[in-house]
Amino acid sequence: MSPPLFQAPRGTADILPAQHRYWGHFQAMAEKMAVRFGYERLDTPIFEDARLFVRSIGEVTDIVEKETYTFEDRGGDLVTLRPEGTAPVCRAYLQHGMHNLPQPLRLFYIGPFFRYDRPQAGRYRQLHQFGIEAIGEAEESMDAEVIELAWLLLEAVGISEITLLLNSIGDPQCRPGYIDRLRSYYRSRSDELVHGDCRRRLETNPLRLLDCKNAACQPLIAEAPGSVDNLCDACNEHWQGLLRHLSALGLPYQIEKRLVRGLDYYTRTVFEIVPPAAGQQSTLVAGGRYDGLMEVLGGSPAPGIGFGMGIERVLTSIKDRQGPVAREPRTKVLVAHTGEEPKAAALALCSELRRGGVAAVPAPSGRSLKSQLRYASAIEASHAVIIGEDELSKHTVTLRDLAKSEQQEVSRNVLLTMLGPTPT
RNA sequence: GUGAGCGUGGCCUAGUGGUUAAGGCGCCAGGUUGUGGCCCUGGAGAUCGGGGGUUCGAAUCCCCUCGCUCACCCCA
Repeated sequence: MSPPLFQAPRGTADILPAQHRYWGHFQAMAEKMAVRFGYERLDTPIFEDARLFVRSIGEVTDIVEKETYTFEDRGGDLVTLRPEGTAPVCRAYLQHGMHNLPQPLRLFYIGPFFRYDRPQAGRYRQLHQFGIEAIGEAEESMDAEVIELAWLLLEAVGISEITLLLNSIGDPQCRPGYIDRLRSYYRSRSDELVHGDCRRRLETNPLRLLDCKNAACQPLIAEAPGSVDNLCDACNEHWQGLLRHLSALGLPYQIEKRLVRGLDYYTRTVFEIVPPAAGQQSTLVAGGRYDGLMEVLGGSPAPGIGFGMGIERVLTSIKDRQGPVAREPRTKVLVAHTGEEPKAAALALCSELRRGGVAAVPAPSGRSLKSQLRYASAIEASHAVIIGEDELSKHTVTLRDLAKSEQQEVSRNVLLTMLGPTPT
């Protein structure tokens, strides 16, 4: 390969046929679980008006400035490849007047998202998420439902020993006070605050102080005030109610004060689900309540809660834990042929089988029958059909069951009924 | 944006200065006349990411560059 070959752009990956065993399995399970909980699918465009994310995420953050794919299109409009699912769903909710639909509205989506990050384990520039949004219900029972859906889906695809991390970051009523308390706590111990990043965070994004990985910061974090201990009455009621609901559902949780969201429209419940062997970027599910978002987007207020589930990370977890998902055995026919006329007949037969609903592939041309049957094994065909001059003149074919190593000569017109799915 | 590690045929790997870069997997073919999966034999396929340098001589040493990976930053 002397001239450099093209390769997939940094941070993207081809999903090869072998991978789709897992993908197909996950997507089917996700959709099934969503439907079971009464959610309906909503797909939004891959790109949006850049201002949607500027508005929802904020202009000053690294996120919008450096970590999105944002560009001017040929007509001069500034567009952004969607980095997350919640804002687009809310945009669609407002655009289509979905507040006129029966509330609460339960929606799910599945598809690609884009983040201009340096790739590392569990972090890609094109990633895929399954997510749900429940809009129009402020009660904590909805928080519990959303969490339960995520939990049951992960269990259903075979990921066990997961941990639910839970926190409440309050609302515009109580959060400012909490942040003040956190700040003054850190200022009171500023001599211990030796970590440069954290000195900066104290000014720019104090909640993130709690999430620092630097060893020097851990003693400070351990004694820092937690937001759940500084909630206003309404938020505390919501919080306590949520804990009761989770217990009633049998969902174990771990209260984690490090769990925060930096943006103002997030309210109250914040949660993540993490796998047992936690690497740095291993969070499988991240979600939370966003009662302030609709207003930020210029609509009338509507409460909402949802989560995004990282499909690549989930699939990594599945593969770490177990072998390949077994493929359903199904009929797949390789049609072998010897000679020119038999080949034409083989092609015709393939067409006939396909139209009858049976997967059929003609053998590669110009190969010995031995080689053709080797090919049949290699592509995991369940049957081989052999057409030669003999069969041609007799209007028959040889049907070989490759698993059983048995074959018989049958008339062409019964072939489809022998192979096809049993009529119900 | 910062830092570290790595880069040999499609995949995995051996080879750390000296004749035509070795092996496994995979791929293709053959093992007698129309028959698979195992096995055997053979074949195709890399100039060792790219460029420059050191040397009589480099995949093996040095520099630059590109790429990959991991971590930091950020985490919607």
